[in-house]
Amino acid sequence: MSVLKLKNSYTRSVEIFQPLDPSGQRVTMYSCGPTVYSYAHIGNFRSFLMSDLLRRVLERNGYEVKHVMNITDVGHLTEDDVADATGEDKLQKAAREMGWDPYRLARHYEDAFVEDARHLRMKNYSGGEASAPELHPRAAGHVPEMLQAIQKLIENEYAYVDDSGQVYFDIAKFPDYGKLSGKVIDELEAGARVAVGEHKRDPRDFYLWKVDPKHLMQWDPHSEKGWDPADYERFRQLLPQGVDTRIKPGFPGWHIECSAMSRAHLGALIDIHTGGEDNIFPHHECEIAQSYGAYSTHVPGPHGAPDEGSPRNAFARYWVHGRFLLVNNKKMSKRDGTFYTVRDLLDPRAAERPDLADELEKAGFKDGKVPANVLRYALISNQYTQQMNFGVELLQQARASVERMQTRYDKLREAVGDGTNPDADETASDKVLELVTRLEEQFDNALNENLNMPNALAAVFGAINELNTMELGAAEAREALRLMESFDDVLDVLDRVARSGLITREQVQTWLDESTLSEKAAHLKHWAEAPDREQLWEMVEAGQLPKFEDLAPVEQMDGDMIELFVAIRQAARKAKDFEVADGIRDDLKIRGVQLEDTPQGFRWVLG
RNA sequence: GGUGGCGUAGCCAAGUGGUUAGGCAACGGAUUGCAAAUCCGUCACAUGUGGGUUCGAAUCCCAUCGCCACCUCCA
Repeated sequence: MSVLKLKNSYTRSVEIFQPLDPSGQRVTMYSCGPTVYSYAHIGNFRSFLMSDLLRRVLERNGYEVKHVMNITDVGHLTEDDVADATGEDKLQKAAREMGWDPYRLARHYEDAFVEDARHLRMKNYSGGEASAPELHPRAAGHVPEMLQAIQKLIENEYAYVDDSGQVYFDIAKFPDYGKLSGKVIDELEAGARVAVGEHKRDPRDFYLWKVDPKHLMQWDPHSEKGWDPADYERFRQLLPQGVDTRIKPGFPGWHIECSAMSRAHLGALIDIHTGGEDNIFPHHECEIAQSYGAYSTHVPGPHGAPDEGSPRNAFARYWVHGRFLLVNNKKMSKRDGTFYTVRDLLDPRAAERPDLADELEKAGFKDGKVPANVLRYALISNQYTQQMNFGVELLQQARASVERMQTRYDKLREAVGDGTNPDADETASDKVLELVTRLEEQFDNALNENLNMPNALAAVFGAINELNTMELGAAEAREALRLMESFDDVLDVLDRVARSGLITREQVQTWLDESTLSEKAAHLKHWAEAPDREQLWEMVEAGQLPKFEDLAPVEQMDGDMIELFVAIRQAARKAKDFEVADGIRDDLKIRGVQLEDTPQGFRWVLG
């Protein structure tokens, strides 16, 4: 297997990935998660899914990955898009507008985020990891760690306290500030904002601790006031001597949370830090400055080369940033109606977006809903280093691609059978074994080449194309199925439960011979109501068959029910009553069962 | 204005000096009672535009147009 390479934003080049862990086994990864003041949009999730993809690819390379993604629930100000954060806390603003308590608001949107993340099959939020709190830490629950970092920064003289009891990072002490983003913010330009940060030594200095009496989330660094009791207890343990007495009650700045939480859960020096491209400046730039100032973390040079004494890439060794998702080639905008949350797409009518639902329905999405696996596929289908232009057409293409994979997968599953087929234990032909090896390697090589998903998908569809032209025995199907599942370990878009089956022509013939179904086909146009399968059978026997439109009580089609209708339909076909036969097929489709006639028999697929 | 990135067939998107990845859509054919699925073929001698280097350029150089993002400015 090839070696994994990643584009490191810090060096602006594609580098061979090598973990810090001396045994080469463990990898630590931190991803900037959502600020929970509204429902996450698909642009957020493109970035989150990029980290999910990276994590899966790391695991595929044999690494044991500890992946932390935080929840920002305090301190992210509305004007954090400039380095010297000003403005109102985004959470507090949303809470004020909704008339909610900010803590309640944060929890509401966090729950919604986790729900979305599960729908989109993010590994960090499913299975056992969902219940591991250290993997999804909340900022408001880490104020002790943040104050500890702030205190360190003051002691190390990387930060100072102003007259009002606020704490700033002293940018003059960190000459590498700007190296990640490549920004050279000269004082003259930044000087325009000096009036705002009146107590700053340098206009580029940014808040570590902010004092604002109007803010609803407040912590007193010198008493238990404002604290959750358990957090306060931990605060006392972490800082038995307390913090600088000049610091006044307030709340933490946004940037410090990631430095503090990643250190708390992953250590002071981590392998990979991910985020959206908008995080590069100022957020990640500030994190580097803080982490270095507080913990003096030098990153060994690329690939273990000796550090030249400069902090260089302090804090994280590889910086991986996903580029933006655009709509109509522009950033999403509520004003232009190009803003989509995940839930808008998964269920537009529930999200009160009827126009969107209509548009999607017109594009062939049932009930106007985009299936979550289709959305996942769409959001991961191009390379993260490229901007993605999102739209309904992309979703349609994603759906077609997922269906092509799913169809092949279902058929392979059928061919393998339920495990009782002794042929499945035989060794597959060299031709199939060669195919599986070759395409899995092509897939892995593509992903290892800086997560080149288009090339990885070329391997997937190449495999499907080749398999489609082959007649596979059970053992060969087993190998091919394994290949598809291997692809899907990364993609995670398939429905892996059995959802299709084949009823052979012989079986149907037997039923028709043993009963009088073929005679009864003549009565098909006179069906009456039939609430369940037993009654259906009775009616078939009695020659009183139900009309499909009256079958509303039969909501869940089970295997027996499908067999019955297949038999009835085959009787109709034999009687050349195609109107009835096609009617049965159409009605089954409405009920979520697709019927296909094949040379082997009658194939059904639950949709 | 500064910085970075991008323009590849109807659409999405690989490829970064030398046998046109892949997907989607459309169309034709095979198969089918009709479908579905699948196969074969077409659209496809595509690379924003104009120059240059080269035996050879999507790939390198220069110019130019357009788009995007970040910073700045303005609201």
